[in-house]
Amino acid sequence: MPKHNRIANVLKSDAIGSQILIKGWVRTKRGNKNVAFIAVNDGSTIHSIQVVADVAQFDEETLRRITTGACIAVKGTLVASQGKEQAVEIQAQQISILGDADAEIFPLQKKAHTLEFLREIAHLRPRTNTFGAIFRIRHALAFAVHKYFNDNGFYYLHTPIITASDAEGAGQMFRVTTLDMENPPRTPEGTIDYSEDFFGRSTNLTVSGQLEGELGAMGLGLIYTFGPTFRAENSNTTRHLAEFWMIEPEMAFYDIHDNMDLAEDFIKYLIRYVLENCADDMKFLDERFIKEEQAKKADERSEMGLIERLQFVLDNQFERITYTEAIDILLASNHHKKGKFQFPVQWGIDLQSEHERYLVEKHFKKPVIITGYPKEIKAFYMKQNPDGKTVAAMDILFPGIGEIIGGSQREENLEKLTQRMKEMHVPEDVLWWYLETRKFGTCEHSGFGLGFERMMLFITGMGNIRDVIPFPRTPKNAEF
RNA sequence: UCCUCCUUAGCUCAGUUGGUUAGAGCACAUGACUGUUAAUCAUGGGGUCCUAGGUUCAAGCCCUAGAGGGGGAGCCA
Repeated sequence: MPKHNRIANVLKSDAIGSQILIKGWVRTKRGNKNVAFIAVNDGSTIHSIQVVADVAQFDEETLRRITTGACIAVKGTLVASQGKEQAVEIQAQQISILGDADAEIFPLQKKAHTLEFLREIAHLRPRTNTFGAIFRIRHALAFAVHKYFNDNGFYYLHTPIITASDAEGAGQMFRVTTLDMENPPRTPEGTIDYSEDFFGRSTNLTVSGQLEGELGAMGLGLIYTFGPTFRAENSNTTRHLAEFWMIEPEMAFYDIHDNMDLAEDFIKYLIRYVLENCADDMKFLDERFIKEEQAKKADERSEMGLIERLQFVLDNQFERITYTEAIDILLASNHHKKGKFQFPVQWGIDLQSEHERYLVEKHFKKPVIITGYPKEIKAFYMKQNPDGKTVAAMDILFPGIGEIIGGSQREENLEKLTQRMKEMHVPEDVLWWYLETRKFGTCEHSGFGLGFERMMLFITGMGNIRDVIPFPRTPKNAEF
């Protein structure tokens, strides 16, 4: 292990007078002809440490090369700060330049940049306060996901990234092939002959690990997946990525109510974990959030601060209603009576963003779980309710984000499942292995999918999903 | 994919009715300043006005097409 000190530890230290060595990137330098103050950050914390250099003790050339963005190593003594903004600082004895950053061309300046600009220089984003905080929180959140499931007896199941089943209908897929695109082999009918492809068949990047997850649950009992997922939809929104991370637990012997209980407990655990373990970064984002909100018009402004809103979610039960009740609430609303919904409300429609927003943000003002959707608008594998019209689906809707979780109890009855597949034109032959779980030792089971980046949006208060993943993949954008 | 807005200095933006030499703040450079807090003060350099056509005596400004970006919608997580 290297011998230098991480700044997070140095700032917590009370070992005044001790010798330390830090390495990091310069945020700002200021001062006068006698003394220079250098703020250095090494990514271990949102806080930079102040390095104090007596100008007379250092050669001019070294001090000149200490510019915003430069990487330096500092040897010095930890001292109590004379300034008010920090408890301790480093009185420098030796400074070496590890890497220059020409101030004329280094894009990051000691001033605020727009998120749009930083997206164009995503390779340098991790050096900013905001993205440092976001990526540290992203780590903590991912760790919390594993900890929660591990502590609750779930097994982490690695489902494949490359799949042959394009049957689920979760979205457009990215094709995976090693065929010569210029001159692919052809069948006698003239179509591309995928039997000559690497896997001897057509393959794609996964759109969901759920079906394979069910296979795991039907033997291990409780499993979860957590990995990248790919959708080739031409979606250009603040909530969609072509490559995103999804968490999909699958539980044998869980019905739809157990499923909801788990989802709510899980989400609250994640929020609590980040609030407890990322206090500094959350405080920074909370202040940032408040500034952003003040720039908005009064009627679009959030009523709560970021941390306040997270605490509110922790302190309140998610509202649980059926699809039918949701439609009744919408039909009874003044919003509907005044004709303010762009999409008309009636039983059977898929709820539009405006409807979900009304329920979550205007009516209940807290997270809402909707169950019992019409079977026509949901996937083939969802358990059919006795009414013959609805399925045991559940969507969890969050303010500002919309659907954060989609899940269901799965149809465990082979006949009902294959019947539904026929109706929805899902090919049974390619999913033969999935059907065998119902053929041999079938049982009640449930699961859901949580969009990791959507959870990140809610926790960080960021407005654009491209800003909560280090290297966003969106239509026409894969630069970094 | 659809709707809508935007593109002028490194960044964030002004730019009047189409008029002659293109503006600010910040950043950067130089200087001043005895401990600063994205320091402060002074001075200075810095422009393919997104691209290609068009209208006009004259285009940053008007028209057409394209590219890139933001926001909203759809699809969804």
